[in-house]
Amino acid sequence: MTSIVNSRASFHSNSLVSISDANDSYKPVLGKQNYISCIKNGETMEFNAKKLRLDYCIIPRINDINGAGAHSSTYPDLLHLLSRNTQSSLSQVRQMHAQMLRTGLCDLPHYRTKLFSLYSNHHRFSDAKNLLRSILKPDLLSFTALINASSKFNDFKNTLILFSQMLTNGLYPDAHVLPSIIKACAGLLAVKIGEQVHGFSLASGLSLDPFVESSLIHFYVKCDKLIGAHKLFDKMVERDVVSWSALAAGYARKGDVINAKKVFSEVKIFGFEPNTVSWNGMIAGFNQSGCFLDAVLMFQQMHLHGFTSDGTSISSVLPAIGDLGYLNAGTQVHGYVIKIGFAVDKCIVSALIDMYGKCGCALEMSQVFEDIGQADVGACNAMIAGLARHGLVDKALTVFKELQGQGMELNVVSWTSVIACCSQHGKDIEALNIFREMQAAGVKPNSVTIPCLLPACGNIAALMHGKAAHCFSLKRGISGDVYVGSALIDMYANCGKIQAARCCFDRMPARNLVCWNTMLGAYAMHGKAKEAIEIFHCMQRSGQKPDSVSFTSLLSACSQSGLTEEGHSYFESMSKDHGIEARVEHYACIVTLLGRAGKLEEAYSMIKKMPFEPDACVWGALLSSCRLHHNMSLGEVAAGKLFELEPKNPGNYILLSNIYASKGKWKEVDKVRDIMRDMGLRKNPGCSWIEVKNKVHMLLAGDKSLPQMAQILDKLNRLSMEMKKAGYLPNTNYVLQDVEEQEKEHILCGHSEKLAVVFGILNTSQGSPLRITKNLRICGDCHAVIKFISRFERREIFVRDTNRYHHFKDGDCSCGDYW
DNA sequence: ATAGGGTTAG
Repeated sequence: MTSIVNSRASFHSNSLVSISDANDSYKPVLGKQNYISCIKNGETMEFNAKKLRLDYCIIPRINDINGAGAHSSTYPDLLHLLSRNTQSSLSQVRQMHAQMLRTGLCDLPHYRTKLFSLYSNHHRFSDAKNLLRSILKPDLLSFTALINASSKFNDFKNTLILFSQMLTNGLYPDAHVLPSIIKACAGLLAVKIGEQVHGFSLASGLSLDPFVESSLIHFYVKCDKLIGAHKLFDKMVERDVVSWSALAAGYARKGDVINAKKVFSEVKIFGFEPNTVSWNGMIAGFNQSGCFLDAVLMFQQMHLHGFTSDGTSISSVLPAIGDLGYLNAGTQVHGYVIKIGFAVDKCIVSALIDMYGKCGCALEMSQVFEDIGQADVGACNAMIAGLARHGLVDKALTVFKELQGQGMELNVVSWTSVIACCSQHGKDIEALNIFREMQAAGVKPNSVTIPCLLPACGNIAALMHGKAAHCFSLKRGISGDVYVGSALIDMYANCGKIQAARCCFDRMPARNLVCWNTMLGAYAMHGKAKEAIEIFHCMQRSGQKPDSVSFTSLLSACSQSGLTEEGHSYFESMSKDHGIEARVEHYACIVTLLGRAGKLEEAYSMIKKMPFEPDACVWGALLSSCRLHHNMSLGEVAAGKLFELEPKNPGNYILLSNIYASKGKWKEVDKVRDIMRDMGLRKNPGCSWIEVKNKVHMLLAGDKSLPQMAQILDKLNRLSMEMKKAGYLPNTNYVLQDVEEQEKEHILCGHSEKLAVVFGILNTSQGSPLRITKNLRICGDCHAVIKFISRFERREIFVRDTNRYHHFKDGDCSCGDYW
């Protein structure tokens, strides 16, 4: 951020004043030239507004314009008239400028300042800047006019550049220009510059100005430093409606509804009346912090108090309405928007599209989008997100392509939306490709882009891509963000790099519940119960209360590792000590926990004792356990329930058939297969991904189109001969098709996870680990084969299936043969 | 002259 005040002139970094505890300990003193000092705890700190030369280019003076020649004394009046009349055209301003140059009025700061304001009001910053360059010794008034104007038009970068030029000219800000500079720092979240400016205001005594104080409060609120804002507020001698409103909005932004409302109502006690801007600040703050209902209620109350909502209130309340799904309210606001003619406001249109999208109204959403005709980036972005929400991925991509095609300004939200759209709808490789395109287009990913992209890397275990995204976040300084951090933990865990996941976790400067839960989930996925339990206790020691998600991960980790006793006691303590009522997913974990330990009857009675209807996950947990322990009678009960709950899930039929096969009940196996055939169910095609040399390869079961297929099968045959020598028998129970044994063996050979392992062995250097992801649960035969391969080929092999991670090493698997 | 309020991505 410091680069915004460019290196040519800036507050000297050595004199950076830390403000965090400065409010009462700084006292300004007179400093030597160009230095302003302040005293902190008896120590003098110097503040250096460093001077650097600015090369001036002086524009030629216009000597005459078409013989226009009013007497010079009439210009001040004319100028006054022009600046009062907002309708004055740009050409009138230019003529005035020319005449002023001719008559020398341009040299008088007071008149010149008017000219700056006139140009700025016409958004002609380049003209204003040329005017600035033409002045030999620009004065504070000229800079003030320009800085205030660029700040007013939210051109904050320009504001700070001008500020730096002002310092270069040896000019110090006064109370009239500081608020605009501070506003720019707030808008750009330029924390360090803002704090230095605060230091300057303290040192110079300008911090006592109510305008400066209010803008500083807003600055700290915007930069998420509410405590600093409050300290300032407390020290204020005279508070007004602006300072109260800024603080109230600050609490609203933090989601502190109680304090926000308290401060907001205190305004009245102290004799002030909240105005439209005060109300808008509350609505926007509540919307930003996710207090959607409070935002909507504020909007309603605003009207009850006799205020009329303007464009700002509407574009702040619409997203809140959308999140609540209040279609009725949304439609009313839409009607109001049309009635008062706000349907041309770009922000409002985007907000309307967003609202309809969130309320599930794809048609209305598209209607608003089409009605604009010339859609801007915001509207397109809202549309992409809305289409993605409705699963209309292709349409979303079309809108994005149109946006690109029209040469509209290619922004980070659009790219992020479309990346999110892909990674959320199983188009992981597309997400990675679009991310690459985005970089090629010169758009820099931010702290939202990375968490949208990382799941795509994790889904297909594209470790190199994930690492590249990690590097990006380090370079962009966003790796400390809780969303980025959690997404990194998840990505590394999904790619099998549990230590790297832990490393990211340990390095986080701050953690919220999601970070802890992600780490817990990562250990659970890897079946590392000991570590999960450690994190669980660590979390509580750090003051973070676990929620029901934390317990799901903890219980799942215990069940994966066979920690039956521990899991059971955590389950009991959940409601007893933590006041969290067990949900269906917790029961599923307990059923798995008991089932794995062979306590199938106990698991079944647990299901019967559940305070609500067991769902497919619970019965699925029982059925899996029955398969593990070859329990046919309970397996049939569980399968029967599952066939009712999800008749079209082929996985359940396959599990039951596995149980029959293990007992040699071939007739029953046939029966299950016939049911599947009659229902038109087919086993989902198996699919595995492996990253080799930075490219992700997808392998389908029985894929004959693979160029290396002959080699792969050859290698697989040779491995299988070695395995048979070592006593391995292919487990054809896993083949459901009604074919000869020989053919069954052949089908097993075609399983995608085996293909991926062998593909990896053929294409990577000896001894390097292999990371594979599968779209189904790993097949039992493949599990046995990969265990063997890990020993025979001396490779660590990581296979993530839909259930968990399998880490094969030296002939064993981390799951202990339970999955 | 100057301060407080807006959409779209997780």
